[in-house]
Amino acid sequence: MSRAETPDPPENAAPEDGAPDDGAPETPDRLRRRASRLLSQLTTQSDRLINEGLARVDARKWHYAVLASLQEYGPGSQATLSRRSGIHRSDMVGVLNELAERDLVERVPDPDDRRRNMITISARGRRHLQHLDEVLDDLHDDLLAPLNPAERDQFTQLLTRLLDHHTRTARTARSAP
Amino acid sequence: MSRAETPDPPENAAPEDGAPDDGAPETPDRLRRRASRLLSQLTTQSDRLINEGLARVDARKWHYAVLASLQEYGPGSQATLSRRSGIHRSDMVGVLNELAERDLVERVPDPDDRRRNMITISARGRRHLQHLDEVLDDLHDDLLAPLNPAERDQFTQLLTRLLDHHTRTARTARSAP
DNA sequence: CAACAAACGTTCGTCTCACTAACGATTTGG
DNA sequence: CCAAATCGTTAGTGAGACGAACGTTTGTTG
Repeated sequence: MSRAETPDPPENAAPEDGAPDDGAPETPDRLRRRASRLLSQLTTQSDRLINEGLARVDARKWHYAVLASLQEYGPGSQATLSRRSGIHRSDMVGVLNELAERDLVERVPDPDDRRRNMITISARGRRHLQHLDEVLDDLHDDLLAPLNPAERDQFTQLLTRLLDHHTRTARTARSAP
Repeated sequence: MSRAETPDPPENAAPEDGAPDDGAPETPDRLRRRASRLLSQLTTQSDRLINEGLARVDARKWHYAVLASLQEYGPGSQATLSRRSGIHRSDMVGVLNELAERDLVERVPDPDDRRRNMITISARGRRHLQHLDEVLDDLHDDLLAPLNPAERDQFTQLLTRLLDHHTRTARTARSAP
């Protein structure tokens, strides 16, 4: 095999046989630099952190999303909540089951439109939401620990801009054709 | 708690019946602001973008990770590649099957340690990796489209700092106890 | 008014991702 | 020499995001 093309023998010097690579995982730069990879890796960590934190108070991300939507915009049908919270409507069923089990929301058939269920947040739900807000504040403090307040703002703003851009282009791409 | 039991009737005025919420999904602020949510939503978009782009050239994220590791640090066992690329060793099997099917890597038993397979990148694999790099450059251009070069640097640097922090604390948390 | 289209809640299934558990084979260290 | 660790592999779990299809109900239109 005359390695005519790209004749790079790995210049980063593979650890050969002696001492392989204990301790320092040595991830290639091109990998580490990719924003997509950074995003998914960090999101994995973030999700783990948030999920574990919420599990300690018998909650999930979705619970917070739904309760917050209810608190801010008032009661709504499951489809409405689905749109507001970004939870797929086929997953909303289970979430509302869990919330109803815990008496955090009430689900009653809408008399005006018998296809719908009207979902209402309960007093207990409001208290729980308040608690979740505190828990999430703490968790985000851990999540963003290495950043000072200004950097945290920068970070969330950059994230917001990127997300807005992509949700818009995704929306127009799927409704137009 | 001075405000007895948060008896807030939704002040944001739910759209009631007239015009529900067409067009503008109206996600509550507390939800939209949470960095964890921004991260997971953006990662969903990012993953979709990258996966679709790579699928067009018959590739996956993992392919790139493994090929890049091989190119930069030379051949290695599956376990070594697993540590370098961050792919779980039980998932590495399938990835290497796919790469070997496409003749992008060679997998031969290591005579010095008959537990291991030595994985080597092929000439075809090097060409493919080069192509993938271009494809990924373009895809990241889409991903980071709303940001100017300086902001892109800021963004990846913030991500890197956060990820480093959490991978370190995670590593020490699991090896120490 | 009849007929068709759309929305709603629900169930089921798919795909990806990260990860755990266990196995047989092999190598290493005390 | 024997126990412990490593390696590759298979199988399975639990999120998360999503699509397809259903029966029910509402709306729209000819």
